[in-house]
This record gives sequence, structure tokens and C-alpha cells, in this order.
Amino acid sequence: MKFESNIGDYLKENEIKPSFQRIKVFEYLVDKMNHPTVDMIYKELVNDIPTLSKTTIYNTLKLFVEHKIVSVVNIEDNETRYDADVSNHGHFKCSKCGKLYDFNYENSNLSIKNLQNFKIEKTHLYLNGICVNCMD
Amino acid sequence: MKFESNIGDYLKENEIKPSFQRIKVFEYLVDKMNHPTVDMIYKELVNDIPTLSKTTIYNTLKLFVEHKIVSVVNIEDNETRYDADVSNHGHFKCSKCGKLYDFNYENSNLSIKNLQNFKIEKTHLYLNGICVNCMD
DNA sequence: TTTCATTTTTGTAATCATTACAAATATATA
DNA sequence: TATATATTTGTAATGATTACAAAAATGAAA
Ligand SMILES: [Mn+2]
Ligand SMILES: [Mn+2]
Ligand SMILES: [Zn+2]
Ligand SMILES: [Zn+2]
Repeated sequence: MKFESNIGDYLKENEIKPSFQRIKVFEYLVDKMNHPTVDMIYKELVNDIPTLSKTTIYNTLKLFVEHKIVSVVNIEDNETRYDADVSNHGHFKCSKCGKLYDFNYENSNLSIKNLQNFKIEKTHLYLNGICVNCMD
Repeated sequence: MKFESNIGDYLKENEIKPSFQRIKVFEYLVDKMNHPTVDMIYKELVNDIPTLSKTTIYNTLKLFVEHKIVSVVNIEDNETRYDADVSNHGHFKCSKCGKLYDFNYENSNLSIKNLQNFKIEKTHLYLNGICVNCMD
């Protein structure tokens, strides 16, 4: 996570005007680190911003993804999730408790055979199974 | 791909009654190997089976997935794709031509640091970039 | 073969996430 | 202040998927 300073500045550094709503959405992502859906973000923020529209959440996340400060996490069908951590990392989903874990991996370890001369731009690694807390 | 014999037998081996529609759907997956969406399967098969319902495609694929003879490929948002190859393999999507490539990789190479004592049941690896045919 | 239960398929309606779009509001500039 | 531009909002439209009940097919008694 290359986010250190305050959120407004971080957005500006990435050529995004830091509106109140945008700051709130990014703040949510950074604070919670929970790979939320649009709905999760909306339900939480509408408490602070009663006039908030779900369209704004969609617009904002789209903008963040375009400016590469947020990445899309596509794990299960029909639930797009978002992540303020845009570094190369994978996700583990526990099939018992449903929790999503981040983990690091080395791209170089993947050693693909069939893809000689392909230019790999991005890797997405998603694992599922049982997390350590759900083991007997 | 552990599919050798005829499709009806293969379905029976997996405790699925081989109805005409089910055979056709599985046949499509095996013949095309194109990771199709529900709609692609429907549009093709409705030529053979004019009374075919899209619901049947959904039902059938759900059944196949439950019986583990078909796996779900979730790459882009809002397009669930299906694969009759349930062996461990990854997918590469070319961002120029859009084609989806299969490739093999070794699970043992993954050796994740942060996930000690986690039980990994399934891995999903998806890469994107430029395929060899689209390179200058 | 007829009867009856069970399974499968079909068609339609409902749901849910996402997008399109235009009006309203806020912000920036002259 | 006046005006242009950017952002937010609300509503309607779209599209994939699911729910559900009726129709059709299948399979096993009788
Ligand atoms: Mn993450
Ligand atoms: Mn495949
Ligand atoms: Zn768990
Ligand atoms: Zn290509």
C-alpha cells in the first residue's frame, strides 16, 4: 500500500479532485480493508452522508479504478469487490467463515509453461479452502 | 480432461441422468472448449433444439458444477463462464484480441508465506496481457 | 398398456447489480 | 456576481440470474 499521507493529497497526487464523497469512499477502503461491495460501502457511508446516492459510489470507484488507485477483486459471481491495495497480492477466501485474506506471492514462482512469448501484464491469484481459525 | 468415453456414459458415471439437453450442453463444452457464457451456449443449441429454454442451460450448468464435471470461470465482471476442463489450470486473457488461453501451472510452486496452516482446496489463477499472436 | 409418481424442461415473472441519463447542486474561474 | 465546468443525485433502463409453477417426459408399478 503506497498510501501514507492524508487522503485528499493522495487523490490529488493521482489527479483526482478530492470531493467530500470521494474522500469518504477512499477512507472507507483504507480503514476497513475488507474488500467491500458497492452496497457495503453505500450502507456504511449513507449514515454520514444522508443524501448519498449509490450511483456516486459506482462513479467514484470507476474513477479510482481508472486512475489505478483501486483494484477490482472478482472472486464470486455477481459480487464485484474493491481493494485500495493495488500492489501484487492474492486473496484467500475461507469457505467456512467467508473471510477474505490477503497474501503475498512472487510472480516469478508461477513458472508458466504454455505461455512463452506472451506478455503478462497482470496476475490474479485467488485461493479458497479453510482458514487457520476454522481448522479443528 | 478425464473425459474419454461417450458423453451419456460420462454423465452417468457422475450420477447425472443423461437427458438430451444435458448431453447437448456437455457436448458443446467439450467440443468448443471456449469457456462460453450461458448465452453463447443457448444461442448455439437453440438451433438444434428450437424449444430450448435458457433456464435449462442455467439448471444444467448448475448441476454440472455441483457434480464437479464443470468449473466456473470468473474473469471479468458480469460474465460467468464455464469450463468442462476441471483439472488444475489457469487462464490467460489477451486484452487485444480478447481470446482466452488455457495454461498449466504447478500448485506446488505457489508456497504462500502468509497462509501457513491454511488448507488450500482450490486455486484460481488468471493472467492478462498480450498474447503471442497480437505481439508486433 | 394404463396409471401414477418423479424428474426434467419450459416460460414467465421477480430480483438484483450495474449503467444510462438528465436534472440539481457544488465548485472554480472571470 | 455571473458563468462555465465538474460532481452528485435520482430515476429509469438494461441484463444476468433466480424463483416458481405449469407442461412434458420418464420410469416403475399394477
Ligand atoms: Mn486485497
Ligand atoms: Mn480452461
Ligand atoms: Zn475461516
Ligand atoms: Zn491476442
